[in-house]
Amino acid sequence: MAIKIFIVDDHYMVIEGIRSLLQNEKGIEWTGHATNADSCLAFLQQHQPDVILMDINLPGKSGIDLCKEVKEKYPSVFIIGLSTFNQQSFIHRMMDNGASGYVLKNASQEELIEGIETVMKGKTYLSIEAAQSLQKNTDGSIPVLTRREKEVLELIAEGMTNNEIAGKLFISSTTVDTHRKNLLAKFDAKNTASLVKMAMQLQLL
Amino acid sequence: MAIKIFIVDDHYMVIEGIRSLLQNEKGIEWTGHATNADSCLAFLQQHQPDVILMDINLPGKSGIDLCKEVKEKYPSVFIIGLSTFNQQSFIHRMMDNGASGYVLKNASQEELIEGIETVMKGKTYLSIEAAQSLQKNTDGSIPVLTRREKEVLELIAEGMTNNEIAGKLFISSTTVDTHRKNLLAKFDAKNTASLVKMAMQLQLL
DNA sequence: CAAAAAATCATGGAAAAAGGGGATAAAATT
DNA sequence: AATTTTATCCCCTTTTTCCATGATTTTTTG
Repeated sequence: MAIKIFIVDDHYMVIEGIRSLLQNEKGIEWTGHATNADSCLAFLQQHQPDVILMDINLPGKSGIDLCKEVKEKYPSVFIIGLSTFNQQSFIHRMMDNGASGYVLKNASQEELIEGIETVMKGKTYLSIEAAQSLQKNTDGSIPVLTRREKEVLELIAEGMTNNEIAGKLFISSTTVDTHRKNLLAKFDAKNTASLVKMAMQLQLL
Repeated sequence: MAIKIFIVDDHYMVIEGIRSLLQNEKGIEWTGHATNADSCLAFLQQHQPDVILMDINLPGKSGIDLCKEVKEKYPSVFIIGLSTFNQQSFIHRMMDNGASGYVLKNASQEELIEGIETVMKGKTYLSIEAAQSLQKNTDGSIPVLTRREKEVLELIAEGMTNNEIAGKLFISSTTVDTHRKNLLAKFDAKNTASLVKMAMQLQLL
């Protein structure tokens, strides 16, 4: 029986590209596509694809969050992360949220098909560049932030001082300072400047 | 005579997507593709496409730089910027460097063809979202930094203090402080945190 | 429910940045 | 040749961040 494929990507050209790459492939059946998280979830209420190719950069809810949600509701579906970036942080978060593989958008037809077939066997598939990226950067670990820390981090990046943040969040400025210190420690950053840079690089802002 | 199209994009799926969108289109002739700046320039030595669809995010030399180079050497070719982002800064810099249009990768087939035909007439084409983005953000202007300011900005983002930067650049820390103040003024930033954030958003870091 | 994690608050001191003034010399531009 | 920009340097004050250390309460989780 053919493997049922579904795509979630907000870029029409990528959807067309994948369709074009897979259309003449025996053993693979195109079941449709979605351009955002909501229509993906709506589709899944009616259909059951075997493999979902999921862009990690979606408008609104990110692919990383969508991945988690889909795996919770439909544990049997295999998800392959899809992205232009081979940054460790993305790959890590996607795999942490239940993805079975990760393919870069500059992957060849062969790679893509190999990826689909591999995850269908229950194995993990990373495209060559992604795997290399993971190996290279040993510290692929990205800091886990609490809800409050994220709020504070965002306001810091906005240029607000401890006092201003305190006023906005209705807490004491010393508390804000504590959060700030914890953020610096978690990121192993020397000061706010490098903190903001790191957070931006990890797409946390 | 058919419009000769050439694509520069490092993502195979996007190339396939565009090819798929244009292949049955009368009046449009696909002349080939490149996945980086060098092979694009090599191709242009032998062939003369009418329109180049150019990704702004290329490995090595960016599309923004490539655009400038191509327009200097072959002023008659029309270039359409291609990207997933509709950030004003990208659009601005692409148009500044001689591009005739800007199309987002989530554009439809109609939009893409309309774009190609519009720029062939010597007009400018921006896809809807890109145009909106330009209108919204009136301050699409990105700060022009001097060589020294860029150096200082980078070191600030690395987490270095004025003193450390002074040591590294062999200048006085008061000079570094002056550059820092000028950077804050140019970006209209309240402090280094927001400075770094803005610089990252504008891809200046 | 007990343990762990998160969020809250505090004090005091040292270091750095922000904000306000100026000033001079070299380089680039007109 | 004259003007503008860039890079360099300085002082002073206030604000903010950074660091060390500690503690209580709420929330989450095993």
